[in-house]
Amino acid sequence: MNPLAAQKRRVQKTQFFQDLDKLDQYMHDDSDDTVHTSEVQQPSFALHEPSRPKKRTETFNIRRPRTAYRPPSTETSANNRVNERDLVSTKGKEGGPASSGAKNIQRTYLFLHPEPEFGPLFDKDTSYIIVDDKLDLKEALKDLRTSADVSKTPMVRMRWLVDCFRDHTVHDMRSSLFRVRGMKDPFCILDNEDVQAVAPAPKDAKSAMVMCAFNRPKLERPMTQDDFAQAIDFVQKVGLLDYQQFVDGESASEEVQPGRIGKKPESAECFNSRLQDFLCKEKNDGSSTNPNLQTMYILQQLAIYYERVGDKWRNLGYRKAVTALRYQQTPVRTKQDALLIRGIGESIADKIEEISTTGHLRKLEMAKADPHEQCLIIFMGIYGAGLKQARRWLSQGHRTLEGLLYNAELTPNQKIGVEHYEHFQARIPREEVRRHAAIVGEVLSSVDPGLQVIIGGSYRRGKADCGDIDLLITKADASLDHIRKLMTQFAIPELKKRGFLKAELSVSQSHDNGSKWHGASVLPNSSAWRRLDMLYVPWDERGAAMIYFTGNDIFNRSVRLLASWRGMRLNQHGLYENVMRGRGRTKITEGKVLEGKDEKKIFELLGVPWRPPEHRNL
DNA sequence: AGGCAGCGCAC
DNA sequence: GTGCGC
DNA sequence: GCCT
Repeated sequence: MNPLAAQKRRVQKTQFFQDLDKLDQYMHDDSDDTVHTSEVQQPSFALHEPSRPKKRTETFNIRRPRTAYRPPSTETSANNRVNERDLVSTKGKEGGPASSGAKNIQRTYLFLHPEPEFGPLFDKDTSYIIVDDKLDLKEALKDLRTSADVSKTPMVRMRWLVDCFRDHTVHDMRSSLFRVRGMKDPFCILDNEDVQAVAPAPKDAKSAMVMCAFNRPKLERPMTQDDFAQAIDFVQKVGLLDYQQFVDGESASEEVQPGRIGKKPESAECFNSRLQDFLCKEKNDGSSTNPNLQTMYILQQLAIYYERVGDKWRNLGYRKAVTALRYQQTPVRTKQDALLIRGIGESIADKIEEISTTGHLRKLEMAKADPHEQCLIIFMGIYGAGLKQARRWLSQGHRTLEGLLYNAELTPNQKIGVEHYEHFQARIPREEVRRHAAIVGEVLSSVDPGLQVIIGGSYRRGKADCGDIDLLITKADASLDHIRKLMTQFAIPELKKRGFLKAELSVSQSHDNGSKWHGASVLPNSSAWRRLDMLYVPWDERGAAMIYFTGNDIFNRSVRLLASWRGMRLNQHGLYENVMRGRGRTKITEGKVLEGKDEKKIFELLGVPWRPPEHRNL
């Protein structure tokens, strides 16, 4: 069998649709978008790399529409089912923040955020001024630094754009929800303490649609990265977040406060009433809005539920279903309708019907109310415990972490996981990550000045806080053996001696070809144990390892997927071509290494425009 | 019925 | 080989 | 969960 064809087929099955969409849009940005251009309601991004990538505040264009729902290269369209692409491309209503119905309308968004490194550029082509939630009008105007008349350009909160993208509709920018602090409507300019309207709202702001009745979480942190990447990041994240967390006022990846073990989330009743609120605010004027929001919402809850209980495949299935629904332009109410959509099968079709007839899903409500569920979540948060172990403990009657500690059989790692549960759950401030790395770096250079420490993970992606500390250890022209030897024989013992490394959770033995150290570290005069991962990387693989260790997850999967479209294979060791697999998926040949050293070159060979780490928060 | 990435480590 | 983490 |  032609390996390329086999690869391709595999790719089709993989179909991490939403991931692909995102990546595809990044990667094919400069491609001709006429073929798949259609009046897609989904306002898709056509995001241009800023010409000066280091600039934080940047205008960029959002034009629409351009959505190939799946990358054209994977299309065989051998099925005769109506799939989401067909539905999407049939016809569309106007929609999207840049909406005016015409194709390829260009809108320029000027983003203002709290830490502008360069003055934002306002000019006559600026269509909207998007203001970070943390800024008020005064501050925004200060940042604008222009003497031009901005009164005719609407100014709205970031949230407006986010909601528009999320809901595929043009929200009324005059809504108080989207109002910049200190403004009365998008066209108001501060006049001393007074506020006065200067211009009428433009036409495309008129389709009023106020659907968000609850508080959005704040941005996870101030916008310290390029706004362009930040906007995408945020928009996409919002699309995936659990609404419940909005309601609770928590952001998903925000710090988990210690001492909340066993505390239940808000009750289902409250959640439902909020949902009602949410839906009722929808204006019933037939204007464009996603007709399946409620269904999507509930299915999304289920996806998150399955993620929590560790059923990754069901999680995947539900996520795919939600994505598929997002592209529907009409309400999907019956099982038959639902079954026509690719990505939705028997089970989900049943649920869709139940949701649209009863308005809720019994399964979900039961799951939410189940105290076992709460325990399960806690237990699975223990390092070294997964779904199986959590269930086992549960069935043995354990209900609390203390109970586990005293009564359950724990592996050494699990014991550490329980004892340091709260610390391991806590987010680690960026600065602390740096300090951990500095200590490692100091010791390593005393062992061998050639050793290098590179901080990876979310730190390298510019996040304000991290879940753990990822360090990549390498040395110029060194082999893995050499580096491992230096580490296991000298560096690790020294770090332990200093009291920095507190525990070893998963450590490669010096004799084999292992390449990692997982454990816990603690700063001097601190009691907070942190999860520290070190990856030993031979010099020639540092590029691939950097990609792997920088992530994020979605980015990695997407890049790997792209590699397989191109008949290549990417892993932490390098980019390979001509990989052949025999029966049982055993590798016949590793394939030829195309590149491993140079991160940029790997991107290049894949035909992917280089993206700095901060732009990989998909 | 098997894939949905693939690998290294603990047990 | 299974479970887990990345 | 869904797809082949």
